[in-house]
Amino acid sequence: MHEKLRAHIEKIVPLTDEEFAFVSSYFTEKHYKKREFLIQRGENVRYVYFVLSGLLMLGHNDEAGKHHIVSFALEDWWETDFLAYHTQTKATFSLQCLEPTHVLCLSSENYQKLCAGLQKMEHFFLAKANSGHISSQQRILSFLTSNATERYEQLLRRYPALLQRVPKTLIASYLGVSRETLSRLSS
Amino acid sequence: MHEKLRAHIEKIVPLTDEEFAFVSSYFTEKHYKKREFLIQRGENVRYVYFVLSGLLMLGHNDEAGKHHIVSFALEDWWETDFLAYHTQTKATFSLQCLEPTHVLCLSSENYQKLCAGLQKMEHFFLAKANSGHISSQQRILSFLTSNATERYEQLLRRYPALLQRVPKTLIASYLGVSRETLSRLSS
DNA sequence: GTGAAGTTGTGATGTTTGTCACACAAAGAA
DNA sequence: TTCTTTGTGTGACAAACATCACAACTTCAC
Repeated sequence: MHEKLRAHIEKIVPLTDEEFAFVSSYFTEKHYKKREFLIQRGENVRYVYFVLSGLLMLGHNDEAGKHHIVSFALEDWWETDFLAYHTQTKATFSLQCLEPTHVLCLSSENYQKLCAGLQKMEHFFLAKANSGHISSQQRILSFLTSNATERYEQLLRRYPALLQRVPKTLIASYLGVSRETLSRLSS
Repeated sequence: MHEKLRAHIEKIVPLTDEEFAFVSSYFTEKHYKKREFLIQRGENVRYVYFVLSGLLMLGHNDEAGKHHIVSFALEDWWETDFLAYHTQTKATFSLQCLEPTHVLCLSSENYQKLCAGLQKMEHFFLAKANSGHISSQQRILSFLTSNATERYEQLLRRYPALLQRVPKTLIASYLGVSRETLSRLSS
């Protein structure tokens, strides 16, 4: 069951069959349809989601009604509103499906129990949190150093498949430019 | 010794005297002068630094020779080039003193040993990594949703003391605008 | 104290990007 | 099918911001 999760975890820490059975018991499985919300602003955030297949976007609506995308979540990604999840506060982000999506759900109580019960998993989540922090810093750097064209090229290089999977309007929301400007980027 | 570090860790996990002595033994202490570099681009990154007093900036120089500031590190902050530190690669960021700065240094070998030897510390670093990830996402969001004036106001609200301590040129490098534009921001 | 380096403000001007408007094509529902 | 929604490109114009140039002031090393 969920060999994909096991392979993903074992990239960082090896697990025995018993250990993986223990880990696995904390997760629940769920399917979402295109456009369905996993998290909506203002709600409690019970779960962090591991994406088995499909595609999610983590976004935020500003006062002017514009939607901004903080992150896309592809296969093998962990995604949630981390602030709300870890501090038991209401969501400020939304998490929505761009495709039919198959996820594993881990509640914050189970996250605590899993970390306390198996140090390997705390180690695993530490590695994940560190790499999440690092990627966010890279994205900050790209806002500081690059214009719209360069940020678009960086996105293309890093996730070439994404362009075939999401409308350009959403790519623009992720890059921080208007869809018209994105449509006019030459290169 | 280093009661400041102890108080900082104990905001998240309580420690016995023996445990803190154990933790403490992994750190070395160092003083840096204003303008000195703790990390320079291209070098190996041996340490993560805990700031006891003073002020650091984590930055990056682009091809055009411009300097961009990813983060300021005040008292009680942990800072390093996390990518280079965790993956044993060469630094792409620089870390430099803006004031005379007193730090505790933790090598990556000692970081591993500390986490392996005391689960509380792995738990502590997990909490820190999560909050680092969360703040970086907030900063990404502010680039997506806010213009220069708004980002400046957010910085003022969050770190009001910073303006008295760093030249505006550096504030501009952090906000991602030219120093002239910053100087003209009305509010 | 003196010169050099760093800091800050401001005008003039050009570039990048956003906004509004419109047209048209593609995809999905009844 | 037909209708509606969604996605995309492009022109015209306005706003935000960068760049260059210059002046004045402060800080600091010698």
